[in-house]
Amino acid sequence: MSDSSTTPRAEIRHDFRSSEPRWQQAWAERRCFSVPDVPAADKPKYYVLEMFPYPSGKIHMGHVRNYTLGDVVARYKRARGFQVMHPMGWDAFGLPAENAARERGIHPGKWTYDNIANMRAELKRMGLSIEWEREFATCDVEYYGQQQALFLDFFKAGLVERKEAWVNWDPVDGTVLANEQVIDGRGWRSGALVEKKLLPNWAFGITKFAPQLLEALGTLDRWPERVKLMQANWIGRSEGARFSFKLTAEAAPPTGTVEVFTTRPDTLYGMSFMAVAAEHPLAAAAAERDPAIAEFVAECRRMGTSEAAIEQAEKRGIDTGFRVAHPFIEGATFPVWIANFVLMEYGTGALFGCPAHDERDFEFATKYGLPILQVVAPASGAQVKLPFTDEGVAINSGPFDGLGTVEAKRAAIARLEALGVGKGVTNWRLRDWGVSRQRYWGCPIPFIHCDDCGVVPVPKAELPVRLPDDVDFSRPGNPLDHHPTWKHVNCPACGKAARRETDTFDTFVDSSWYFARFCSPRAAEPVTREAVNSWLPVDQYIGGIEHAILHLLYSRFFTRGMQVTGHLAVEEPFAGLFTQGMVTHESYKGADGRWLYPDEIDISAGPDGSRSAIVKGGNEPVTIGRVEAMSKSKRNTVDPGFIIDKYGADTARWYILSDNPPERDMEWTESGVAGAHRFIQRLYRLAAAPGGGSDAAASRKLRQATHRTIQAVTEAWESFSFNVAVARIHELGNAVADADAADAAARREALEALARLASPAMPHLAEELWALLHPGTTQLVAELPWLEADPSLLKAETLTLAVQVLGKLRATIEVPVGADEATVFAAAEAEENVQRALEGRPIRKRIHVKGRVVNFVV
RNA sequence: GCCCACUUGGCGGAAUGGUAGACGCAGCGGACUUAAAAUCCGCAACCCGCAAGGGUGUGCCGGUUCGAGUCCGGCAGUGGGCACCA
Repeated sequence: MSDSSTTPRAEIRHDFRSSEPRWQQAWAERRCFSVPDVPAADKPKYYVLEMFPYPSGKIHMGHVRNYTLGDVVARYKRARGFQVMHPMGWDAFGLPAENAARERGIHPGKWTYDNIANMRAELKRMGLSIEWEREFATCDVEYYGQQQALFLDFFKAGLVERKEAWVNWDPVDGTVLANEQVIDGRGWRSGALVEKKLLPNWAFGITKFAPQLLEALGTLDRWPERVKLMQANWIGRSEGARFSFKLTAEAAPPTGTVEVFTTRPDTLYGMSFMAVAAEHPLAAAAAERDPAIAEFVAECRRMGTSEAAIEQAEKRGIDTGFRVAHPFIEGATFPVWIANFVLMEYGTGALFGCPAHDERDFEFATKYGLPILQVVAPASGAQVKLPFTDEGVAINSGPFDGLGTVEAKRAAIARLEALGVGKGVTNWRLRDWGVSRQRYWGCPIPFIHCDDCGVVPVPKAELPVRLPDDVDFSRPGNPLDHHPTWKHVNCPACGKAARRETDTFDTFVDSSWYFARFCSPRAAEPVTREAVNSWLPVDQYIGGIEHAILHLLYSRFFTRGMQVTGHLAVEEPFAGLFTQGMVTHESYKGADGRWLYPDEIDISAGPDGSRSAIVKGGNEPVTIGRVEAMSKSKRNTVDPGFIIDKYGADTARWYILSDNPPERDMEWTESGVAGAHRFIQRLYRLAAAPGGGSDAAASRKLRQATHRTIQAVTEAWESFSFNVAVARIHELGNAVADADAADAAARREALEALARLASPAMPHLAEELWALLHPGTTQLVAELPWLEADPSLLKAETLTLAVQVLGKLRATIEVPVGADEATVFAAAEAEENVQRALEGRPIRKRIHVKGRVVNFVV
C-alpha cells in the first residue's frame, strides 16, 4: 500500500486485481452468506433468487446485470438484519448440449459440466454473495431423480395425463418441434417439410388450475402489472355457451351432432354456416367421401404455424356437403364447411358462423357468397356498416328481439339448456402442458410400456431412471430410442418384457421447482416440508421479461401441484418479481458489410461531437450501426471476463447499475465503464488520505450531507431505484472532495458512510475502504448492520423557498426553519424581482407550501 | 386487429402536484506536465441580451389546479404482448 503522507493523491491507485480475490476469500472463510435449511427463529427470512443460467459456456452481460441486481438486494437485506438465502444453480438440460455432441463429438454431459465449471469461476470473480454450498445442476442425477419422484406423485394425484396431441413432426430428424423451431413450414435443422401429427404425449393438467392461476394474480402485489396482464391474457378466460347442432339425415355423416363453442349465443339467429377445423372428425369423414376435400384437409395439415403468417391470413374453406339444423328455427339448415381459420385446440374445433357480427366470419362469408343477416343493432338505432361486433340490441332474432346483448346471451343460453342441447360455460385459452420430448439430454420420464399392462410407473424404489452414458449421436432421432439395451426392461407389474419410455421432459419442467429444491438441496426426497414451508415463497425473484409467461406460469402451477401432493404448503412461489431490461450495445460493420466486435475498432470524435470509426490498426472505415440487444450474430457483445480483467468486478457492477433504471434496457459503452472506474479510484484516494480541516460550519454541512445521503440511498436500494442510489453516492463523494475544510471526524464519517452505502453494489471496494479507515481491523462490511440516519442532522437550519407570481418562478428566498407565514410572505414580497413581477397589482391570494414554495395570485 | 407500456438537453436519465434537467457519459475552457496519460478547477436546455434580466421549454391538442413532466380526455410516434381464440 502507498504511503499517503508522501504520495500525491493523484498517484494513489486501488489495486483491485489483488484486492478483490482477497475479500472473496475472506467472505468465504467467514461463511458470511450461509443460512440453515430451516431459518433460525430470531431473525426474519428473505429469499433472493435470480433466474438460474443455462450453462452455454461463458457468462454474458445479461447475467452480469441479473446477478448484480440480485446481489444488491441480497447484501442490502442481509445488512438490514434478515437471514438471506441467495443460492445459484444451473438449468443444465437442453438441446445445445446435444447439438455440441452431434457437431463436435463431445458428450453432452462433459460439454455441460465443463461449461458449468467455466461459468462458476466467472461468477465467483464477480464477488456475488452466493451460498455456493446449495449449488446444483438440473442434469445432476440427484436432482432429476427427485424430479422423477415428484412426477410420480403428480401422476398419482391425477395432475398428469397421457393424451394425444397435435404436434409439429419433423420426419427427417424424427422428432417433435416447438412452434419456434418451425421456420416457413420446415424443420429448423433438417429443412424437411413439417407435418402435423397426432402423438401420445405426457401432459400436466395445468388447465385444472386455470381459475386459481387467474384469480391469484390479484394477490401478487409485488409483480409488474404487465406481467400479470400477459399471464391473464394467456390463461384467456371467456364466458359463452357450448352446444350441439344436429346433423341432418340427407347427407348421412357418421355421428349425429356437432358441438360448438361461442361467446355470442345472442347472435345465433344470424347464423349462415358452420365451420370446423381440418383436424375435426367431421372433416375426416368428409375427406373419405370426396378426394377434393381430402386434398384440402391435407393442405391445411401441411400448413405449419408460420405459413399462416405468410399467407397473410387469407380465409379459405371447402363445403363438406353436410348440413346442420338450427336449434331454434324449425326447418332451417346450414352447410358445414372446413375452414383454415378454425383451431382444433380452441373450444371444440367447430363454430357457427355469424358473418354480420364477426370479422372473420364476415370475410369468409363474403369470399364464398354465404348469406349475411344482421341480428344486432346499436342501441342508438343508428345504421352501421357490417360487421358490427359491439354490443347492442337484438333484432331479427324471434323471441330475443329488443333485448340488450347481455340479456340476449342469457336468454339464448337458457333456451339451449331448456332444449337440452347445451349450456353456459367458461372457456379457457390455456391448454394442458405437453412435456414429452424425443431428446436424449433431458430428464427421463419414469414410465414403462407393457403390452399387457399398458403404461406402468417405475416403482419409486427403482428411481432414479438414469440416462445411459454410452449414446450414439451419429444417427438422427432420439439416441435413447435406438440405444441397444437401455429401453429393454421387464414390466414392474407383470414381469414380462417391456419398454422404457424413451421421451424426456421439456426443460421447463426442470425450472418449475428448482427454487423449492434450493431450500434443502441434498435431501433424499424432492423437498423437505420444514425447509420449503419456512423459506418459500421467494421474496424477490429477478430475471428477464422473456419468461413472463411460460416459466413463471409453470412454476406457479407446480407450486399448486406440490401443495396437492403434500410436498409444501404455499400457494405462490414468487412473492416479488422484478423484470430487468436487456443490455444493448452499438453494432459495427466493416466496409464489406461484415459485423465487427467492439474491440476490433477505434472510435474518434470529431470537433462537432460526431463520431467516426475505423478498423484497428488500419484505415478501413467502419459504419456505426444501431444500438441493439447484445447478440453473437451482430458481434456487438462485450465479454464480462475481459471487463473484470481490465477494470475489476466492482467497476462492472457499479456501471451496470448506474446508467438507467434496472427495468429498462441499458446501453453498454466503454466510456461509461471508464467513468465508473474513475469514481472507484476517486473514493479510494479519498479514503487513503482522508485529511481534514477545522471549519465547524463546513463540518456540519458535510455531516448533514452524509445523513441525508444515508436516508436517500436507503430508500433507493429499497425501491429498486438503483441508478438513483448511485447518483446520491456520487453526490456525497463530490461533497467530501469539496469539503477539505471539514474536520477529520466529519470526513471520516462521510467516507465510512460511502463505503457502507455503496457496499451492496461494490462489496470489494467497501471492504477496502473500511480497512483503509480502520487499519488493523478484522471487521467486514459484509457483517455490519445497515446505517441509520441521525434525524437531528436531517433537519436544516434554513430553507430555500421558491417564490412564484402566478405560478412563475421570480425569486428564491432563504428563511429560518419554523419561520411563520407572515415572515415568509414579507420576505418574499420584499424581493426586487417579485415586486417587479407584481407591477403594483394587489395580491388576491397568498399560498405558502411549507418548505417548498410561495405563490402570489394577483 | 386487440391489449399494454413508454415519449424530459448531444446521450442515459433525476424530479411525494410545488425552483425541470440531480447524477453520469460525451463536449468545451483552464491548471499541472517538455509532452501525453492520470488528476484537479470551471462552463454547459434553447432564444434575445455585454450584463442585469426577459422569453420559450418535458411528443402534439385541450382540460382540472394558485401551480402540471406528474392528474383527466383526445391525437401521434416508438416499443412490447397476444392473435384466424369462435
